[in-house]
Order: sequence, then structure tokens, then C-alpha cells
Amino acid sequence: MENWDEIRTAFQVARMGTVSGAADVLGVHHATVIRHIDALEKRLGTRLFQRHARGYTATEAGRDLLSVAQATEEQFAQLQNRIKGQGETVQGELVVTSIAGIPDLLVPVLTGFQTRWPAVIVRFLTDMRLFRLDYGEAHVAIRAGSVPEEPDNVVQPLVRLKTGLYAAKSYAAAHGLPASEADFAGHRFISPDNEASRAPFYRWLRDHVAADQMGFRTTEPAASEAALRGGAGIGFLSAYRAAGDPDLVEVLAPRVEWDSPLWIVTHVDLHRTRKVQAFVTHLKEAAKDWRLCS
Amino acid sequence: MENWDEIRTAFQVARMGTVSGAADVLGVHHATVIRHIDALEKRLGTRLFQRHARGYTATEAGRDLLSVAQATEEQFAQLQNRIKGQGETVQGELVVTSIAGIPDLLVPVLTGFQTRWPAVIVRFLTDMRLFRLDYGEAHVAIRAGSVPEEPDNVVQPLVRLKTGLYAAKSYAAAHGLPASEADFAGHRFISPDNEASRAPFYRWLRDHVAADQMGFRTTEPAASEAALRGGAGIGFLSAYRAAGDPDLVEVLAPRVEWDSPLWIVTHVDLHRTRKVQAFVTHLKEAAKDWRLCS
DNA sequence: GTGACGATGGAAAACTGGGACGAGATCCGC
DNA sequence: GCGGATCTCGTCCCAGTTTTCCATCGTCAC
Repeated sequence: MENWDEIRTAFQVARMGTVSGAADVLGVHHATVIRHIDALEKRLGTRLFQRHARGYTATEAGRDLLSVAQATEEQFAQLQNRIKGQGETVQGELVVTSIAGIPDLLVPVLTGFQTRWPAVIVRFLTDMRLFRLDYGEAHVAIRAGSVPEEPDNVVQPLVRLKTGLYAAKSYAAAHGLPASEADFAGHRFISPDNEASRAPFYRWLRDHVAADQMGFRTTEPAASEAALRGGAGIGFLSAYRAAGDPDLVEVLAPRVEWDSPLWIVTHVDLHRTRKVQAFVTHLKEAAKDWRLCS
Repeated sequence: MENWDEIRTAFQVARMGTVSGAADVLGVHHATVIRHIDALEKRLGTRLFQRHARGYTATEAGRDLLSVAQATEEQFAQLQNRIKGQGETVQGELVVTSIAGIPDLLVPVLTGFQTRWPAVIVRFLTDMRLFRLDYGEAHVAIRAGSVPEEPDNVVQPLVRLKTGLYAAKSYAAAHGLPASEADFAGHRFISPDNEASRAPFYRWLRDHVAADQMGFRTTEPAASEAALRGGAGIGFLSAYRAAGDPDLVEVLAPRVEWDSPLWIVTHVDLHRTRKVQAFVTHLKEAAKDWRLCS
């Protein structure tokens, strides 16, 4: 049953009862309609219509086709409405992926968005690997570091996360604290276990601290933070996470060069849809409050 | 949502995941598939697929289309099976139309046919007007008189109904009976109320009997026969109906020139279907028995 | 480096559109 | 009631255009 257009033509002929009427509805020429019918009947090996001077009358097979095609047309019409409405309404899945380490910032945003748009199902994905927007794995990605430059991706700045060097009070009590980067000797540091990390403060760490001073290494930011609070060493932490924590001591205040810029990345095809736009707006709005605590 | 072929193309792309694979299944070129997708997306104003080096990944809208088109393809496949099987199986409606006056011959045939093929629904139509086969109003028609010569109709001889001139015994007792057509004066006749009737014995009647002798006229053969049995006059009757009726007297024996030939008429498009063929065969078989009683 | 896939531009074919013709049905007037 | 005029509809043939096919190139993944 190849060539669905011929079925559609036959459907209109069956409904109208005349070739001319069907051609009018379909917006094609009479001859085209006749050719479609002839081809379809030839392929099926059965007459779909009885031809006579007043038009075409559907045979039993033709009436069968009529009812099937009727249902099909309705299905396609509904599909079209869904798809066309989809881009203009905020509903369906919204898949967001981000770097590890900031779920505590994002989760309130995501739940707030879901509350604001109840028809949306929010999926929040994080993984060691980067999810690919061009494969359709996510609608929106939050990326960190230097500007992502994948083609077909729309990149917008979100916020610059201020980052400082902190230690637990328990560490300070046991080992004291360096007054500046010149005074690092003898101290232990917490470091990521990723040589290729692009985060600027990690690069700074590699430049100013000997490798054997990095006693605790992990790929997991949450583990890194836990180690810091546990007194395992001096380490970088986002200022917003350190703020107001009485157990943490600021070793070196945040510097601009340590800032971790966050980017909102969307695929160009999905960027202009209302759903994505709504989320991006919602996210930026929420980010204004982040600045207050950092 | 015009152009169903493009939906079919998009459906295959969504299922295969690659343009090449879809083109292979559809039996068209890669470029054609891409153009279909582009056109469909442009019309819908939404991306159906995310393009990347490994193929096309369906978006939310694309997945929606996939499921709808999947159902459509199945529906069409089932439709094709029904239609292709329809011509080769004996099922569905069988619409038979005939002249008035012989339902007592046909009804046993029709019920017998329905018993033989339980999947068939038999509809028997009679009306003052002729049902038109080329309008699809009936599958098989039983016509009387001279050979029907409508185009696109297949005509087969069925049987010649012998017809004689009869009267009721009550009429004979009251008015006597003519010995031959030369002796018709003073008798009353029963006649059809249809000047244009093509039945040969009616033409003979008009030639041999004065108009004022035709005391009872009707368009309904059943009424004509009832009048005959009621003694209203002398009239023509099929020999098979007069046979064995003790209340009827044969005025003039059946003549070849009075014979009413019956024809099986089918539309050329439907004639070769198994259902129609089965009925025609069944009808001819039954007609062999008719000859015995006429 | 190799293989597969998608994108693009030019030639060919298939499809579509236009118009004229014939047939039947309807309408109208006589 | 009948006959002619008109209208609609389907069919066929030819020209135009869209669509399709083919080949090549660029890109990406393995």
C-alpha cells in the first residue's frame, strides 16, 4: 500500500461522489484525480468506484477505503494541531542537563517551573558524559567553563559563579591557614581528578600547588565538598555554598579569575519554541537571586 | 495536513533513524527523502528531526508523528488485505434486484445462497423503477423482455418463462370461455397499466383485444394475478404459477411468442468477482429446476 | 584511514495542469 | 407532455513544471 496520496485522493472522491468535487477540495486538476484513482485500482486489482455520468459511486471496497481514510484524516489533523500547538504552548517533556555540582541551585528552578506550567514534565539529567543537544538528548543544557562553541547551539551567559578557597575550621585548628598563595607550603589541598578540567580555578590550583600536596582527588564535586567540610584539606568552593556556613573559613577571597561562568545552551531548532523560551526566561529570572548570595 | 506521502516518508525516517535507510525502504533516492522532510517541517513550522552526522533523530513532534503514522500504515495494510481478499472470497453484501412478479422463484434461491455462504448478507430490491447497475445500486439484476443493451453490463440468458392465457373457474362458469382468439368478443381481460410494457404477451394482448375489453388494469403483477384468480377476467399468467392450480382453467396454451425471457445482468466491473460469480452459478443451477415446472 | 551519512547542484522523467470533446442529466419553454 | 438548450461531469491529449534521480563533495564516527 504505497503512495498514501492516492488514498487521500480516493478518499475525497468517495466523500464527494464526483471527480470534479474531489479535485476542487484537493486543489488539483480533474485529470490528476482520475489518474490517481486508476493507478490505485490497478494496484489493488479491484474497482473502487463505479463510473457513470453523474460521478463516481464507491463500491464496497471504496466504502471501506472511505471509512479508513476518514479516520486517517482525523488522526493527521489532530497530529497537526498537536505539533503546531506544541511550539506555541508550554507542555510535554522538558529535558534539562547540567554540570554536576549545582543541582541545589537548579532543582528549585526546575520544580518552580513545573509548578508554573503543570502540563510540563521536567526531566533533569546529569552524567559524566556531556549530553548532546544536537542528538536531541536534552532541550536545555547548563554548561560551565569557556564558551561552548558547538555549531547549531545557541549559547547565552547565565551567571558567573564566584569561587573562593576555603577550609574547614577543623583543618584550620589542626594545620593553621596560609596567609596567601606564597604560604601554601606544607598544606594539603583537595583537587578534582580530571587533568583536563577547564574550570579556571582548577587550572590556577595546578599552577600554584605541587601535585603531591593534593591529598584528596575526586571526580565528584559533592565528594570534594564533603572532604572540604570534613577537614581533609583546603579546596575551592562556590561562594554561595560557603556563605553562611560557620564551619568553613575563607582562606583566599573569591577572585575574578576564578569565576566559573555558566552558560545556557539550547539547540537552534528548539530555542525559539515557547517551552524552551519559557524555561530560559524562568531560569534567568531565578539566577538574579543567585547573585545576591554569591 | 495535505500531502500524505510526506508523512509516510517522515514516518520511515523516524523508524529507521537515517535518511538512507528510509530511502532504501521507500525505494526512492536520499535527496527525495530529505526534500520531503524539509517540506513537511516547513509546512508544520516545527522541526521533526534533529540532524546530525549519524542520522536523523526524531524530536518530540517527530515521535508523535511516528506513532500516528505507524497506526496509519497498519490500517492501510489491513485495508489492502480486505480489498484484495474481497474479490476472491464470498462475503459482504450481495444486492439483487429483479422485475416484480417472480419473487416466489427468486426468494428460495436467495435464501439458499445465503445458507450456502453464511458470510453473505443478501439484499433483494424491487421497485417500480429499474435499479441501475452502473450506479452501483445492485450487483445482479434479473431483467425480463428483450435483451438489455446498456453499456458495461454483462447479459446472460437465464430462462424463458412460458406464459399462457388463463381464467378462474368462477369466470368460466359465469361467462364461458373462448375457444380461440377469434372468439374473444364479449370477454373481459386483465391487462397491465403500462402502455410501454415490453413483455411480448402484453403486446399480443393489445393487438388482439379491444381496449374497452380490458376491465382490470394494474401496474402490479401480484394484483393482476389476484384479479385473475378472483374471476375478474381472462389474463396472462406464467405457466409455472398456473400449474397445479385447480381453480384456474387454461384458455389458450402457452406459445413460444409469448415467452418471457429472463436475463441475468451484472456490471462488467463486478461480474468477475467470486461473489457475483458464485451467485450467478447458484442462480443458473436453481433455474434448471424451474424449467421442470413450466 | 576507511566507511557511512547527509548536503548540494544539474539532467531527466514523471507528474500535473490546461483545454477541447463527448455524453448524460437537468431545466425550461413551447 | 415533449423537445431542445444548457449545464455538469468525465475523458483524452499535449505542453509545462515540479519532482525525482544521479553524481559529487563535505563531515563525522569508528
